[in-house]
Amino acid sequence: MARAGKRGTGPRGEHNRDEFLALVTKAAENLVRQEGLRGLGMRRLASTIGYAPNSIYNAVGDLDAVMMRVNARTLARLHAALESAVLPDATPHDRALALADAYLGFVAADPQVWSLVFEHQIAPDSPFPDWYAEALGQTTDLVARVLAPMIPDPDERRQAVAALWAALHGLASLATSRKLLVLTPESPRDLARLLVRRFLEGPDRGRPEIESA
Amino acid sequence: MARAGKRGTGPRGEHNRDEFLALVTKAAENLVRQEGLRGLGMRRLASTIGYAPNSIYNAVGDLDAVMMRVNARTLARLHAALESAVLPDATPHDRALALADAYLGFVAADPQVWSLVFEHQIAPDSPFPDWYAEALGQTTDLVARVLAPMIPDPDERRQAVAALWAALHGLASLATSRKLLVLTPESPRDLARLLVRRFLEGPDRGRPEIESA
DNA sequence: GCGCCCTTTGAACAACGTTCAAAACATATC
DNA sequence: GATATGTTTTGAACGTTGTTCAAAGGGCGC
Repeated sequence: MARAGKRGTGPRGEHNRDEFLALVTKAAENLVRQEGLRGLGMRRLASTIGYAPNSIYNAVGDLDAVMMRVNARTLARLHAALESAVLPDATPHDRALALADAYLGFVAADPQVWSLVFEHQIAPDSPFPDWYAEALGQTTDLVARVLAPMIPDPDERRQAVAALWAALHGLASLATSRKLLVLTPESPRDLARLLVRRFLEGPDRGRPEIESA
Repeated sequence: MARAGKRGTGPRGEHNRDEFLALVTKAAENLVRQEGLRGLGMRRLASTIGYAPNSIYNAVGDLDAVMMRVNARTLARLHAALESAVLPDATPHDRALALADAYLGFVAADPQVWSLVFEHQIAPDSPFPDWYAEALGQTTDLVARVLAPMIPDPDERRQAVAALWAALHGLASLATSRKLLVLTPESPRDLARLLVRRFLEGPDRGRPEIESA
């Protein structure tokens, strides 16, 4: 269907196919960034890039496909942000805290675009997008590597990664929807640090000046 | 505006105003339960109760108002479920685990309706619905009372309630969207127990037969 | 009976996602 | 250069949505 440049092909405008895909994805991302999920409409998206809606249908697909592309980009950006936050010469505990900090920092910097990853739920019959599981797996592998020195058992570590990941997700979700402020004035980063610290070290090690180990 | 029965008022059908509100709310809840947020439309809702859409606009308001009423009911049901799950003669630790279990059980029994509470985000300018903060506060107060024997400091306890609440929310959210199964095969209840146990007792008390208090 | 007020509704409006069929264009072949 | 081929682009249309307008319908006090 969408083979590039074999026979009588050729874009009329100034964009080839890949450029057009990037153009659509970035424009959609900006719409979501400014006005959230509700602000992303097919006609609006088409008009902001100066094309007719049908051009997007032909090159990308329907609105679901557009959101998928935005979400794929978001997960890749998140992975890069987390990767650059792990300093190799820090203690495992500090690296875990840095990871949580970087995650919540990413969400705080781009709440609407991040929310789209979770707000946009796919049809309940489709099994799962391959790229989504893969992108998620890359990121959770990163977390697992950071937690490995502290939780040697692989099964326990996998459960810990899932539990902490879900906890961070809940913190970020409630924070972006302003439902966390109803409960406590602390920042989600402080709460994440509390959560990670108590999960990894227990309730007793609150003040670190008792023992320095 | 909506004063009841002073002068020439009187419902034509077989429902007075409060009955009509309950009728609309329950019908909307059932639509969400069967087909999720996308299944709740004004015209469909009106047709399932045998009224014209305008009757709902006059009595309840627009679709946002309808969802608010469904969400208020959901939070009240959740509060009741949690309250009945706290056994008075259990240890504080067991009561905390029972609370987490009841929360995730409630979500698992009614995932679509529960999701509506978080999927439906209100306009970013409105401060916050009063009843929402109040309903949330009632429930978190319940959690705080259960945690009180284990975390005596009020500040620390408030942070712990918020963090654990967010963690449970994330677990439930990822579970209902089937994003948790990508990470681990364990049930969200098992992960919640792991999370709560490690948060309250630390990583060392994994096997309780070492010390018995 | 009349008049008031609330309830209920049919019709209409604007916007939406999506599809159809035709026009516009770039390239390959003659 | 002319023609055919296949892709890109689009104008117009369809069906549906949330919401509003103005009118119809009916209970209650006078």
